[in-house]
Amino acid sequence: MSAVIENYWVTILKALGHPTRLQIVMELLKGTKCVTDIHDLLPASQANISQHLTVLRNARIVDFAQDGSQRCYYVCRPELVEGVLSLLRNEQPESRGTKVQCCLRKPDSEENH
Amino acid sequence: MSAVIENYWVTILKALGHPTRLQIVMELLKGTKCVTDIHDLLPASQANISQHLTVLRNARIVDFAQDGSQRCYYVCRPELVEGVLSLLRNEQPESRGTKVQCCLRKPDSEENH
DNA sequence: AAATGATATTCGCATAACCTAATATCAAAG
DNA sequence: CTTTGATATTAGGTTATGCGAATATCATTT
Repeated sequence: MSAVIENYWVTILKALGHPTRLQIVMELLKGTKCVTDIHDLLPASQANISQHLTVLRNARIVDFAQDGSQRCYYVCRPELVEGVLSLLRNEQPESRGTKVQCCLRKPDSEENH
Repeated sequence: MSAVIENYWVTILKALGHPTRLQIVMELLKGTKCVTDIHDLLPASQANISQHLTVLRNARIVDFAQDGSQRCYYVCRPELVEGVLSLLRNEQPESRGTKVQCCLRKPDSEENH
């Protein structure tokens, strides 16, 4: 897997890995909104929301359409974002997940470091 | 959506949003590995890999089974991680994503801030 | 051409994340 | 019970991130 592509994945994951940005994206999935709309919905300053939108834009998660003086933001990779969210919805923090038997380390892995 | 759960999602996304940790997880998906195995595969120090494994463990993405003096790490939420990776594989960084028409902001949204 | 509304940018600071070097644990083998 | 191999932890320094305050842009209205 090329490092360029992997870096892009990391950029996406990092962009989604912030409470405010995740909320923005979840709101945008419900429908296109301008910055003021988002500002009305979330407990953050206008400047801060604008900053987070820039991060999301750089990760190519959102894009906007200009409409006079306002910018209508939307999720431009809805399958990706909805997919990730629906996977997350299946996970409970308390659950321990799958238990797995131990690996048997092969004694021939002797590359030195 | 409860803030507790959302914080957990953010923890997961943040944990995956680092190049070394993403690589660790991708290696572990191929099979359970102990720390030395991972160290042999990735260009990072033993201490650093151990630190990243702690982050992944706190996010409940990986767990380990003790086997004598070594710890066999594995992905304990394989459906989640594989799901996310397969969604990411569908995305190219160059693609512009879906274009969307502008929102029409309703003039009645007048809650003050 | 002001004034206004919507949004972006810049600066400065506080905090968090990351990494290396050094050290500590701890189980298995001598 | 000392040594060794495997792993974890701590400390300290560096860089990155997040955020508020102030300011800048830019389109629209007056």
